[in-house]
Amino acid sequence: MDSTGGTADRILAATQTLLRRQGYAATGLQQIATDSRSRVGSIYHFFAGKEGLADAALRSSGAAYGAYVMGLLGAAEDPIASLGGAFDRAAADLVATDYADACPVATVALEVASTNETLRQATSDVFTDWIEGLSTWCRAIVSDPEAARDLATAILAALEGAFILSRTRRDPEPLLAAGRSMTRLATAMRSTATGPLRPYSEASDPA
Amino acid sequence: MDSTGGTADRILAATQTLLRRQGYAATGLQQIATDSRSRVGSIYHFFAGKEGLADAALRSSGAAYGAYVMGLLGAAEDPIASLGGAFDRAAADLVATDYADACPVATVALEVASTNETLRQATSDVFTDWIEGLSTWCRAIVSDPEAARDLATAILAALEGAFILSRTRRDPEPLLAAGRSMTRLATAMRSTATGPLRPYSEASDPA
DNA sequence: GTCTATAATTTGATAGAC
DNA sequence: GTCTATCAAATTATAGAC
Repeated sequence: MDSTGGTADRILAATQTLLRRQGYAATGLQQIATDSRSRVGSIYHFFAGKEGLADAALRSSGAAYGAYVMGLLGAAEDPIASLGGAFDRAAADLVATDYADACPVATVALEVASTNETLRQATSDVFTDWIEGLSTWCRAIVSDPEAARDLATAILAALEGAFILSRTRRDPEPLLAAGRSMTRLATAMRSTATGPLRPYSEASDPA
Repeated sequence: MDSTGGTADRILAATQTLLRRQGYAATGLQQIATDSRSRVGSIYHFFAGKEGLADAALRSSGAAYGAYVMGLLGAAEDPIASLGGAFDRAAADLVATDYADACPVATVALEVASTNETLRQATSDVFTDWIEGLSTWCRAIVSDPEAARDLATAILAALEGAFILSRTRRDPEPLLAAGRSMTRLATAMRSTATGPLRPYSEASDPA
């Protein structure tokens, strides 16, 4: 009972929300202080400046969101049904927050990829962990490790890209369409040989 | 011969590069003036402030990038081969620019989706045009219009998401893996009935 | 640990000379 | 059309009283 409600926790939570919705450069320490009912001086008391605060916020929200998504993927018995449900849930979450809360790290990731090595590394670590977890999960659909990693990468990329389209157009359709397409892809990969790229019409069944 | 080399054109080009690489909030008018060998006063002479300049820059680079991608998709006779080639080319372009130049509107799109209605509308218009063009192109693979739109949305989402992953991790692999997956998906959708989502094992051939 | 005050810099934006 | 000067506000960051 020590990690809830404290000033540092409120600062971290407010930072996560602002970074998710408007990015790093557009978020000022004054806004973080106001939203967290604290002071700029308190931010410097608890964190190593704006960059250190953002680093901690990204890693923390990245871990939490990864756990949330992996939980959705284990919801149903059939993994492909869970996959479709996860995209549907992401669409519902987005609409429920008026298209504000999608991926907690993507906005900052694009902003800092070419300009801030510390934060680029933080977002990179988050994505690496997610792909790792997703790849393992995908092995329930395709046994080949390389094919599972390809599928995991495609699922994460489709989710992130659909978040961009749905937030920008204020329309859940891109997320729903991406979910349908990933379900189709997973189904096709499960029912066929899964080695390196090969036309399915020529695929031979190894079983 | 009137749209090249002028001060307004240099300002627009510099803005497009900076918005693509670091986003809207992180890009200052002073930096734009320096990079375009002009002055802040000149920016206000030619454009309607920072927002008006960004609006023009996004719409212009959006149209140019859309034309570039559609050109890649028409490169080979087989549309699916062209599709794979487009992702490969995107990966090569990204590496050649040291992971700086990916989608010219995505970074700003995520930044402004919840905070700037003018620029949200600009990025939304760009994405809408792209999906429109892609959907038409996808009808060469799947005849059903709704299925073609689903495929187009998935391709664009996978490209945008893979751009995030590749830029952040400084690794072309996510783009290449997304390309392989989209090729697989397109192949699966071409060789089968293309109505609303239905397991392929149960699909009946309408021809 | 909290809060105020402030330093040093940068931002978007404007006015006016040339 | 170009360029200089400048304004008001906001930025990150720090020092020090309480």
